[in-house]
Amino acid sequence: MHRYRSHTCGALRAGDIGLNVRLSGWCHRVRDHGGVLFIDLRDHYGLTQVVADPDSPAFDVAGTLRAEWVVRIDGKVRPRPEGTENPDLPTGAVEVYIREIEVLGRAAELPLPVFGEQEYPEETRLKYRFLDLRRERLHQNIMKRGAIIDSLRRRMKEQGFFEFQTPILTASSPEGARDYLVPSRLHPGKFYALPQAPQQFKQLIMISGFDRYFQIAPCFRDEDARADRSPGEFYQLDIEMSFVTQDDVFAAVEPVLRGVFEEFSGGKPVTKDFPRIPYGEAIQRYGTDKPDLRNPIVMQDVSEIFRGSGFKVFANILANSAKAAVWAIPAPRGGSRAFCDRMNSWAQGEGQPGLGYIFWREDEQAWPGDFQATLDPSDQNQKDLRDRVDKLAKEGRVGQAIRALAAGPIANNLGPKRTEALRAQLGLKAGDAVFFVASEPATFVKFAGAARTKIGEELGLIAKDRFEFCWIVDFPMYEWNEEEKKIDFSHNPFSMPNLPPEDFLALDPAHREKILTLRAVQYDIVCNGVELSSGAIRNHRPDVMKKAFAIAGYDEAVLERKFGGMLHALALGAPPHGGLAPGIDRIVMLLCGEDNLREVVLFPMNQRAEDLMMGAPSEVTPRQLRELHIRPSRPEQRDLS
RNA sequence: GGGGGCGUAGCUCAGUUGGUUAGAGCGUCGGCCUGUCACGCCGAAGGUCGCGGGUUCGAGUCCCGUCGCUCCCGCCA
Repeated sequence: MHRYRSHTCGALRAGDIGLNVRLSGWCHRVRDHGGVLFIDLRDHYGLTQVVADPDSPAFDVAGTLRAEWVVRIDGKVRPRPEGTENPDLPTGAVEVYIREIEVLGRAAELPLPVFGEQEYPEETRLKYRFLDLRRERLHQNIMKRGAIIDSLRRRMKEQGFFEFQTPILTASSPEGARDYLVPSRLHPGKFYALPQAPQQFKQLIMISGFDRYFQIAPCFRDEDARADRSPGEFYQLDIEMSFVTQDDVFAAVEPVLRGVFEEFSGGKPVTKDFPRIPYGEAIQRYGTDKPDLRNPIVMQDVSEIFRGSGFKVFANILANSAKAAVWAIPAPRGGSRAFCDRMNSWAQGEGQPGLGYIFWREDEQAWPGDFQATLDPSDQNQKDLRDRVDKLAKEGRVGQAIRALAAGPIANNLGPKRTEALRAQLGLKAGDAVFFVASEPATFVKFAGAARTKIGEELGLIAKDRFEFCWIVDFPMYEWNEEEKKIDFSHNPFSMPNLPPEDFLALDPAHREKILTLRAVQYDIVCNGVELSSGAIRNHRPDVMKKAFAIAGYDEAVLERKFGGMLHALALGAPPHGGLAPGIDRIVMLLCGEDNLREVVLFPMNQRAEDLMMGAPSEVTPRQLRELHIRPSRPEQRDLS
């Protein structure tokens, strides 16, 4: 018999009854009834109940076992007595009667119990990550992560992609995030950098003629964490393809993501054809470039209804700035004073002056003729309203009907005609509400998007239990940097402008208005409001590249110094190419139903980029520092006396 | 770097208007218990109420500062 086990703890079934077996595992739970003692023995594969009673030679030893001790037990598989089977356990029909116990590893009192679902502080969980990882949920998440990565690899290979490895020690890149630096021993004063992404390498792989690249690529960025952004390091499914248009990239990647989501979503529906939403439209409709399409709320520009209206606050805003607009955020079923006031308070908590609203309540009063005249028999949105009026009339409630009575100070000042036009445009009905934001959109878009999300959540409009994908396309190439009064790259400087090269080369860098309307062939994948990926068709022409950087204020010498290697490569026969890089951690997070990356990463760092288990970052010896030609200069302690 | 929330037993949390000796459940330890599987019953240990200062006859409770955790902003394609 094997030194440690003949079976795993998830293996035994009724068919194994009578076998002499050997199991090894952790004491998950001990239930001591005095005369009979049950231990749930756990390993990676499952749980098996092992039993000892006073007739067992191991009874005394069994009584000394404690939670999470690692033991080997020998014994005979026997059926559980009738009525005591556990249908929740795959091994629940049987148990092992213990003949012998060997303690393989004792455990001191646990700082974090493995058994049970109790919440534990993040700090404890991270410090004792190996205990946390024994727990069912994390253990399963990590296994699922592995299965997802297997599936991604398989699907990529099936599409003709080949996996490459790129350097971990590379050069600091001037754009993008803060680099992690590694001092060079051989070159005093010089540093390697860990790659923020293998961006330049994957482009060079295309230029090297390999055609279809992918990698489960570690990426390192020294930026502050968020719940959906690990500090320090994370993984991307990095992809690049040669001789492709945007459509080709979408056609290659969409089935991979849809397939892997369908495989691991647990039956939740996944978008069949990812809609393509231009960046500008996403901002206007959803207030963000990563919209959660499970939320049905779509914002609309209703400036024309307010322009010159009796609601002077908005009318004046519109009159005072040509850029100003009024956007409406519809709130189906939000038509109550209580809800609208709650949203208003929320907005104030967000630092806004408030959140204007109109809501339409149902009111059993005489039907005013002038209002009735505004109803449109062909408007499907008004159908239920008309039906209710008809029904009341048939019930003989003469002179009574339900009307939608617009309420709130905005409606009073706006007047019935404009209010009704608004209701019609937004397709709202009695019992609904609408909220407004008014100013120059650039200043309120972010808040409007947050309000849309908040309203959707509060009203239960968000269809959980599904995965709603979309592509966001046509990102702006440049943006205006107000602080430095200059034009900046909006995203990746390597993206191809969405303009014929000749037209782009002919651009006048001083023509700011024109340049700020330029789009790049750049795209994101968004799922349920989470940005999964960013990508682009790359700029493979040195002349266009030089021009693109010139517009952003980099002269050729700077470009040469920063991206010289890349530029030379492009000048020696570069194929048109493009790709993207979906975030693996975020994909796994969505598929595990978690809302924090730390729940799907084996050994994550905390928010301050510390590994509490390994004690990273740590001090190093003076000798190590000397070899690296490094002398720390710590910030001086502030004297608070 | 900035803002919000939180900080009471190992864990989750309660703690009244500022008032006697700070509680419960879970966990741990001990005892009892022959069919449990969140076993049950009895008992015990376990507290600088994050830390420092202030107000007060009296502070877990009020005020100020500070530290830690967390979420967000900045930052991050």
